[in-house]
Amino acid sequence: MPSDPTLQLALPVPLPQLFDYAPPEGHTPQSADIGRRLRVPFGKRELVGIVTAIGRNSGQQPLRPALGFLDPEPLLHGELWQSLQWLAGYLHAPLGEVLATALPTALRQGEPLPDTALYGWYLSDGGQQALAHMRQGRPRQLAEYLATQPGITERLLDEHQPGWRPAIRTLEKRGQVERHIINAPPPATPANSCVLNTEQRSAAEAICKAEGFQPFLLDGVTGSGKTEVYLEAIAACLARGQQALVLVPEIGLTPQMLSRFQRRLGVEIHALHSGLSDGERAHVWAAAWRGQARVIVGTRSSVFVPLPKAGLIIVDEEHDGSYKQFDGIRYHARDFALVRAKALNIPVVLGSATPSLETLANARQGRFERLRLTQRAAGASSPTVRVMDIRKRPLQAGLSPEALQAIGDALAAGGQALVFKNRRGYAPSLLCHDCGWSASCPRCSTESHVSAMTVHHHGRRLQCHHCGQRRSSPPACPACGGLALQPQGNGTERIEEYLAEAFADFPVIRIDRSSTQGRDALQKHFDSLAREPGILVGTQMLAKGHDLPNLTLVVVVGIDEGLYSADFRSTEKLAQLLIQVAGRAGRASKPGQVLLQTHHPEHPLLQTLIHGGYHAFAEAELSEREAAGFPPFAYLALLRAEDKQAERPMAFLQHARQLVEAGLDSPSLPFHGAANVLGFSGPVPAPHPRRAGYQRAQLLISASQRKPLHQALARLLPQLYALPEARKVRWSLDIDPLDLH
DNA sequence: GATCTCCTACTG
DNA sequence: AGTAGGAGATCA
Repeated sequence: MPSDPTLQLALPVPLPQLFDYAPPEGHTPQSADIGRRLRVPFGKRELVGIVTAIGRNSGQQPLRPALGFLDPEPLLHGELWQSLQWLAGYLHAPLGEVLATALPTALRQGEPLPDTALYGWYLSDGGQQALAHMRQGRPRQLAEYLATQPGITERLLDEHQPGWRPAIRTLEKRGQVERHIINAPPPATPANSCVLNTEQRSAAEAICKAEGFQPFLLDGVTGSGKTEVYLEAIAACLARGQQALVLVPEIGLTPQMLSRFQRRLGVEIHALHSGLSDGERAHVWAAAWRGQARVIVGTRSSVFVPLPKAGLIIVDEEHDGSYKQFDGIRYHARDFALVRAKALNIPVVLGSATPSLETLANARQGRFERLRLTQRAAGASSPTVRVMDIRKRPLQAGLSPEALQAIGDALAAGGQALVFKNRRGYAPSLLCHDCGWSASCPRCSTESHVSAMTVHHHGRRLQCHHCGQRRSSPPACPACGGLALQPQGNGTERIEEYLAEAFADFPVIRIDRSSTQGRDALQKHFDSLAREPGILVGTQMLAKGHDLPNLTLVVVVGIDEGLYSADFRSTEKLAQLLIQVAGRAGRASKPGQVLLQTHHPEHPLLQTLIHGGYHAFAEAELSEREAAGFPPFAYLALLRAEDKQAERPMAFLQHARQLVEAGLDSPSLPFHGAANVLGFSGPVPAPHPRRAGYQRAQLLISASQRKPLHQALARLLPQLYALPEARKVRWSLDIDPLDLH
């Protein structure tokens, strides 16, 4: 009996294997099916999978037949298909899960690829004749508009005739309008090239001249005009008829930024961000897939858009932590952008005022070409930085008299002040002054580890920042019944409360995750202040690139926790945060001032940062990382596990460690002496050992070379999946973890 | 005794 | 992940 051809599929399930199906009725599998979506029965449900290969049924058991293809041609092919397969291998994650993460939700769930043709509306002959006798109302008004603008596109109707859709339905039912595909996109009218200074010009020229794969580090101080360089390079890319992909941090994608791109480049800017519906995301993806979307600007997951005419990839604020996904498939969009640029053979620009140490190390080794912007645009000078020793100083809501004085001075001079405190809520904890009881989260605390609940809503509520649990504050101490409950320490809410009272004549606006939810909330906050004197209080949300031309003073409060944090990346993050916040001050003509409150004025991090700037810090930190054997001089993989049964995670990870070690002893290894190259730390209870009732532990595996680490993991993973415990414990593998929490 | 919850096995 | 079947806990 001849063996029947089969289809091998990657399915969106957290299982490491691929699944074989008989082809749908009447279809003969062929290699052109690879990359197509296929609907299949799976257990008792239906799933959408992607064909990965054509096979032959070995004949043992009959395969279930697939239900049918969703697309006439492969959705995934060429470079993106290759790169995604590489990513699954690199992350040691099931291909089906990687593909499910990469595809927009609508397409993953089996929706058809959206129609991205450009449609225009016309009055029909009947409509022309009827126009004169139409009743007054919206349909008539729209018909009159169409008479003057025949063939106007739906996008322009959205812009100029909001709410046009019901009216057009009415006209369509009467046969008075017609819809036709417009072939040529509307003429592009790019603004004149912006005026670039010498540094910007030579950076832009270097990018434009690059042929094939070339990574650049655009290393420009805050306010040096990196965006102008991007725009110049994108314009050149468009002129060659190619597509550009721009990745931005979650918070950086503002309507202002998009309209600036639109004005300068003269083509539609396709934005991808969390505010879009599933349908809108799929539409942008489809437009990119067809090569119609010329400029795509988006957050992390945009790194997965197809780019059939790729010309350039830009990763703005490349050091930003939001490029790394923290659950599910833990990819790093910046790193994957580099992989794609290499596969696409195009230049890629990583921009930052505070580049990550990984990127600096790459630049130092000559793997990335470094382009420097050292001058602030528009003649703005760098802010002066003053370290304020607050030991033994009286503080009001955490603010020293000098800081309050400086805020008063800035307001009196008509400027704005920003108070940065990296702590949300009213106060970090609630303490009973009579007996010492403090509020802790019952789901996240253990005998040896207390997870404090943060005070919110001016003392009325408690919230666990770890698991998100909320409750109202107890009226009296649950331990002693006393009424001496006191919020301890200061969060942004309490600072806001104090400043609003102390500077009652000025607006005080708080910007943090609690006060600023939703797409445009941040911009609305900034708009409400405009250029008037006032105070902004907030967390790291304030650190990122918004232009606040009237901001003259930045006060940094409470960085001391960060100075002595245990995580190897915390000093890097703190340095980046300080430089970025300080960079908010004095952007335009007014000189800026930065006040840094600390109990540790002599701390080497602060001293290096103030006297040598970010790059002096980075050099020092790179030496320390090298000495300590941490990235970028080592490669890490973190295996995490959690379970309600307290002992299971440690036991599972112990088992995993034994499996890796046993593999290293095997004499059949391609790679010799691996035991000396791999290092283990753990398994140990996680820094926050309990979260929402789950006990957590982790095992860190490190290596001085990438290859032996990945070879060891490639051997480990099939064995891990095969462990009976692996089904019981929740576990995940984090390749290149950003922090060890 | 019926319903709910947790645990476990399995998907081609 | 989602689904289903089985064992033990919970309810009136």
